[in-house]
This record gives sequence, C-alpha cells and structure tokens, in this order.
Amino acid sequence: MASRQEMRSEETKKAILTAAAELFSQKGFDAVSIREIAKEAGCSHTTLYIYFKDKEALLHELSVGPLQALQKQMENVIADSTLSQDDRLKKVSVLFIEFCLSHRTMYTLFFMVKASRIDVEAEPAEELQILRTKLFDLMKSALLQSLPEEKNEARALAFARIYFYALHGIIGTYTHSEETSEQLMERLAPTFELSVEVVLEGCKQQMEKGAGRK
Amino acid sequence: MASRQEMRSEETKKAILTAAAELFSQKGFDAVSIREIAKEAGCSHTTLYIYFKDKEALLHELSVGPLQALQKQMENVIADSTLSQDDRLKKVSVLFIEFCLSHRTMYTLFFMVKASRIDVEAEPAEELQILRTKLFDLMKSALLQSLPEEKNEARALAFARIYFYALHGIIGTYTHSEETSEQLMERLAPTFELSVEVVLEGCKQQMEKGAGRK
Amino acid sequence: MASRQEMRSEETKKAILTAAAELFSQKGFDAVSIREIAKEAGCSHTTLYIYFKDKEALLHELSVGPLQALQKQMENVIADSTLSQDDRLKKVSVLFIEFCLSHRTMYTLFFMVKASRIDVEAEPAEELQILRTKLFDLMKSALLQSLPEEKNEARALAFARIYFYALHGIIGTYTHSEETSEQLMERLAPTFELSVEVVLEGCKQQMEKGAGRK
Amino acid sequence: MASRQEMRSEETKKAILTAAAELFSQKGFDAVSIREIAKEAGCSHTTLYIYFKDKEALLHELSVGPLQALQKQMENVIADSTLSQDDRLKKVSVLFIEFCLSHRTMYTLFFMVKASRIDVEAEPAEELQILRTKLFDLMKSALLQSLPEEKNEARALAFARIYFYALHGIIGTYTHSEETSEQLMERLAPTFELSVEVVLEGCKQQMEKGAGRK
DNA sequence: TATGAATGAGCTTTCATTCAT
DNA sequence: AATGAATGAAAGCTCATTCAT
Repeated sequence: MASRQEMRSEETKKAILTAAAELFSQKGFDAVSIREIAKEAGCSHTTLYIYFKDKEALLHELSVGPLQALQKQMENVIADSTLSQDDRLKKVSVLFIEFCLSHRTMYTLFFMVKASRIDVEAEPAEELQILRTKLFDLMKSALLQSLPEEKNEARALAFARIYFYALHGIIGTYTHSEETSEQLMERLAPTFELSVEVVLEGCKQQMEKGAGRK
Repeated sequence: MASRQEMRSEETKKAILTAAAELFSQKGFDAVSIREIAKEAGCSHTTLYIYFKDKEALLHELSVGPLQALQKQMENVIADSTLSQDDRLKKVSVLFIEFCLSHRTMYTLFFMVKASRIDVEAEPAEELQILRTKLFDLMKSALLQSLPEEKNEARALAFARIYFYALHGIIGTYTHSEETSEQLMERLAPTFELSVEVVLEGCKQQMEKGAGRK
Repeated sequence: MASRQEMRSEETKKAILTAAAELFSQKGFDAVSIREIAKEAGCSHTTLYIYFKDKEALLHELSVGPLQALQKQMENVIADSTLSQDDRLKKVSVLFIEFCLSHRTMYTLFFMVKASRIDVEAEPAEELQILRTKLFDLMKSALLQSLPEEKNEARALAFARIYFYALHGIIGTYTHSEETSEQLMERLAPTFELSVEVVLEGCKQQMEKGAGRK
Repeated sequence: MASRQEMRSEETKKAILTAAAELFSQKGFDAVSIREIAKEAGCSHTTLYIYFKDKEALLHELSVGPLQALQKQMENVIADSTLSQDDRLKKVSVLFIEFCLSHRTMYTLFFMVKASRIDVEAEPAEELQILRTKLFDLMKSALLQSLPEEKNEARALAFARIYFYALHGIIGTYTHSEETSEQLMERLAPTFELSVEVVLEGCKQQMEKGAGRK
C-alpha cells in the first residue's frame, strides 16, 4: 500500500544505511565522512540529514536492530537444554563472531569504547551501551557455566578476560579483511570453534592445577 | 666527527622523534597533528618536513629502532637454554605485549596492516613489514616448540592463529586504555601470563584429543 | 462566497503569517528559518513557498497591513483638533514607537533600508517604501507644526533629523530587548513621552537663541 | 628593521582587519562569513586563522585598541578645565559619535548587546563589555554634570536615557550609510552638536518645569 | 492545495602540505 | 638548516529553495 514516493524514500534510506554499513566496516566510523557515505549511496550529503540526525544517529540505527536480534539468538542458544554447556558456549561465541564479522562497525562499537563517549552525551549511545553489556554478560555467564565452579572471584574474572581476549583477537584480526563474513566463516569457522575449545579446555586445565596446588 | 651543525640537526630530529613518540602513545596516531608534534619538539612544523616525508614516515622511523631492540630481546629469550620451552614462549609473549602497550602505535602497525598501503608505496614500509614478519615468526616457532610435533600443517597453523588471536585481543583491549603500560602490566601481567598458559595448555589438550581420535 | 477550499487556504496563509509574525518578533528576521515558521504554522515548509515568494516577501506581506492601520491612526491624531499641536506630536510619536516595538521587524524596515534592495527588485518593496515615507512625512509635519515657523530650511531639516534620531534611538534600543512591547510601554512610556518633550522643548529653545542671534 | 616577510605578514593582517571592519559595518557581525572577509582581504580563508583564533577574536582585535584610545580621549576632554561643562559634554558626545561612525562595527558592539553573549562565553567579550560600560558611564556623568542637580534618581535616569537615545539614533542612522565617516562628519557635525544641545537644553527646561511643579 | 524528497551553496574550522626566504 | 606565510581539501552540519507527486 506504500505510495511510490514512500518506496523511493525507503529505498534511499536503505541505500544510505547500506553504504554506511559498508564504509564503516571498511574504514572505521571516524574515517568515513558523511559526503563519502552519500556518494556511495548515490544521493546528496544533505539528504542524509533528512533521514538521520547526525553521523552518530546513523551508527545507532545501523546497530540497535541487529544487536537486538543477536541478543535474541544468543538467549535462545543459552536456554537450549538440548545442548551441552560447552556447546552452548561454543555456539554463542560463534554467533557473536559471525555477527561482528557481518557488521564490522560492531568491532568499534564493542571493543573501542572510549571514555570520551561517556563524558558528555551518553544519551544517544546509552542504549547501545546497555546492549553491549548485556551481550558480554550473556557470554560471560555461558563461559562460567562451562567451567567448574570457581570460588576465587579474581580468578574467575581472569578466565573471563582471557576468553574475551580471544574473541576480541578473532574479530579484530578479520575486521579489516577484504573477505566477506561468509568467506571468512567458511574458511575459518572451525578455527574459531577450536579457539573457543582451546580456551575452555585450557581454563579447565588451569583450574585443576590451581585446585591441586591449594 | 660531526660538525656543530650536524649535531644541532641531529638534536632537532631527536626532539621531533621524542615528541612524536610521546604524543602518538598518548593520543594515538590519527589524533596527533603535525603542528602539535612540532610545538612539542620546539620547532616549526615545516622543519618536520625536512626530516620526514610525512607523518607516516615519522611513524616508521619511530618504530624501526625499538622494534629491532625488541627483536634482539626476543631472540635472546628464545636462545636462553636455562628456560623451559614453555617459559620461553611465555616470556617472549609478555615481552611482545609489554612492548605493544608501551608503543601503542604498534597496535596499528602490527594488526591493522591494510592492503591499500602495499599497493602504492611499499618501499618505506617494507623494512617494517620484514621486522613484523620476523617477530611473528619468532613467536610462532616458540609456540610450536612448546607443542608436541604436529604433522598436520593446517592444524599447526590453526594453533598458531589461536595463539595470535589471544595476543591481538590482549593488546587491542588495552591499546586505547588510559592507563600507562606500567600500570597495565602491574595490574594484569599475571592475567597475560595465564592467558598464554591457558592457550598453550588448551592446545596441548586438543592435540591429544585429535591424536586419540585418529 | 468563499468555497471551503478557499477558506482552508486562507487559514493556512493566516497561520503562516501569525507564526512568522510571532517568530520574527521573538528572534529577529535573520534568526528565524523557513522550516521553523512552517513547523509553528503546522504545515510543510514547501507550503510556505506557495503563498510567499521567499522569506522577504513574507516579511513584506506581514508589514503592509499593520502599517496601513498605523497610518490611519496617525492621520486621525493629526487631524484631531481637540488636541494641542504638541500633544498631537507626542501622541503620534508614541503611536509610532509602540507600533515598532510591537512589530520589531519594523525596525529593520524603517531604519535599515539598504541601497542593495533598491537596485534589483524594487517592485515588491515599493509599496513599503511609499508607506514608510508617508509615515515619516506625517511625523515631520507634526513636528514642524509644533515649532515656530522656521524660514531657514536647512535648520528645519536639522530639527527634523534630531527628532528622528530620538525615535530611531528609542526603537533601536529596545528592538532586541526580551521584554514584550506591553512591558516596555508600561515601564517606559513616560520616558518616551518625556523624550519627545525634551526634544521639542530643546528645539524651541534653540530656535529662540538662533533667532536672537540673527 | 622589519624583514620583507614580516612586512608582508603585517600587510596581510591589516588587509584582513580592514576587510573585516568594512564588512562588519556593512552587514553586521553575524551576516559576514569568514570566507567573505578573506576574499575581500585578498587571501585564503585559512590564512585568517593564522592571525586570528576565530571570528570573535577578529572582532575583539578590531575593537579593543581603538576603544581604549577613545576612552583616553574622552577622559582628557572631561578633565579639561578650560572647557565649560556643556562643551565637555558636547565634545565627548561628538568624539563618541565620530568614533562609532569610523568604526562601524562599534554600533553592534555598543547597542546590540544580546543576552546570548553574556550567557555562555563571556570571557572573550568581557574586556569589551567593561570598556563599553566605562564609556557609557563617562558620558552619563558628563551629562549629569551639565544638568542642575536632580534629586529624583528616576528622573535623572530618564534624562540619561533620553540622551543615549539621541546618540543611538544618530549612530544607528548612519551606520549603514555609504558615506565615509569623514564625509558624514563634515556634512552633519553641526547637526550632531545641535542635537546634543537640543537634548541638553530640553532637559534643563523640563527640570525647571518639574521643579516648578513640585 | 499541499507535501515529502532532494539538493547546492554555504557556514566555521582543522589539517597536512608547499613556497619563498 | 630552518621558518613563517599561505593554501586547498576536507570535515560535519544548516539553510533556503525546487521538483515530482
């Protein structure tokens, strides 16, 4: 029932979002200019401001929806009792990795949170921050459920960190790759899974040692 | 024997390098302007162009020396027969991490190598690329020496990758931190070591499994 | 009899004029954007261009009506034989001042006539110019009627100028005030009247002196 | 002893100041763009930022020096015991008028002080504000010294206001004129003096009346 | 009549870089 | 060797205005 005009509008918006997503992924948020996005989207740079308040809003719109979808997926996996704890962790991790490689702006969003952002205008980014935290919490609890109970909280934190280092490293390594996320996943998905297994196994091993020492 | 003029010239160059190193570490490569460096170095911004083709050249010159020193250190560790293989790997890894956190531009240099660079003007970057490769090879061989022999080359590569993911993750996580490298190392050195141990232990475990399966 | 469509059209136009008048008074001509007016008027900004060629045209249309009303009022005062000449001048002046403070764009219109305007498109502004001149002439003749006859035309002109300086000064002083015209008039009407009296009395005094000297 | 380079620099700066002064006068501070000034000054718009931090700094530099000179002159006149009180007032007033017509940006500076300025960034403008107040105070006290003592403070204030209306009116009337200040002063100086006399005489007259009434 | 879509020109400001000295 | 002067390109963003519907 959409009029032709509405369709055109929708198309333009989508073109902008697509262009922005592409460019943000390739060059990073800061390195991409509004005019660049507009050119890629085939419209004037002012048109961009019709659809998005500013560059940040564009990033926001680009992120929130997909992130919420990801959150849902991850929650489903974690609630899936047909899977072993370890498989849940593996699946959740791969989901997260794949997501970040498909939406490469996410790398900045997840791993490059600067203090400067928080200072002044937390408002527009806040929703994102909350989502970010939620996802990290999901993964952390999945990890801890896969490990034997660790009483020493500092040590539990250390293991969580090590797990996140691995994720960060995987995503960071391929964020600027020229391969598509599909190509990367096809080529490397086993390595990613192996990576999670390695870290998980290594943690367990260390915990045994630690326990034995005590 | 250097004439007075040559000495003064050398001093200026050193001042520029010092200022640039300081500022790059503090604020990151992109966030520092040429004029800022010049002001800090106590000379005009045009002087900078006498010694360095551009900002990038400055970064390169800034990197080569320290990297060579790092290389030496790493080679020494690897050649140190008083240490176990595992300890050599751990030490080499921590050296590398510490180095990258002290010279934060290194993160970009090591992990953000873009294709675009290579196309056009490979020449100045070449030396760096060689160094980079050397260091990675050093670490890779240290890792493989710590692992039982792996005939399957693809699998060996996978383990190397996983190890590098961890390094990348650690450095990437703290490259933009506001803490100094000293603060970070004091606070997190045990976690970094644990991280290497975890990965190493995990790899070993996986190799056993893999072997058993066969 | 107006059709329903015509009525609606008339309403829209009125809404735009009202909004523009309000905003121009509040923030000044330049500080108000077309979109702002449209939003206030409850229509699209493009609609504005249906009724008015541009922002300037809007200002003109906004001015002519009120100015004609003012002219009527001033003519009535001048023709009012129940008042003394001096009182007519005072009343006419205060009317003018109050009008300008209620319609603050008038300040620009009356006192900021630029040469550039006349060059290009005298047509739409012409009507305003005629009105402007009429009003000034009305006040000038009211002044001269209050003064003893002055044979020296240059001197008569000087007194007229001095009188207009006072008006210009009063209006200019408060055109950008944040007080409403009502507040200003309540607070300062006596000062405005006194101002006219002072100038009038001063002129008379000077004419005596001048006469004596001759 | 200035090198050729220094001279060129000085010339450029002067050209910018001249252009800015001219344009600010013609169109007002806000309506003039940096690029416009640069074009008029015959240099790139970026050159402007070499000499002045921003547009406001340009206005500042344009104003403070001349204003301080004016202040000196006015103080000298007021301290000059060879002149009658009335002559001091007249002279001070004409000085002020002539100054404003020579530096037409001053009109905005003196008479268009907006609330917005004061809010946020009073700092750069502060020095100007202080000077402004000083000059007004100088003129006000000169006026009150010329008038018989007025016990009623409100009435004294009213007279001061009326006097300032006249000044404002005179300056406002010719601020946008195309005549130079020299031309204007030659043509109208007698009228300006007469204007001060008229207001002064008128005030005295009114005070007599007021006194008689009491 | 009325409007959403779209644009070009313009704003202030910063930057890396070059030129003449 | 070293520098101040100067610039073009680019950034994010806003505005009045036009076009197609």
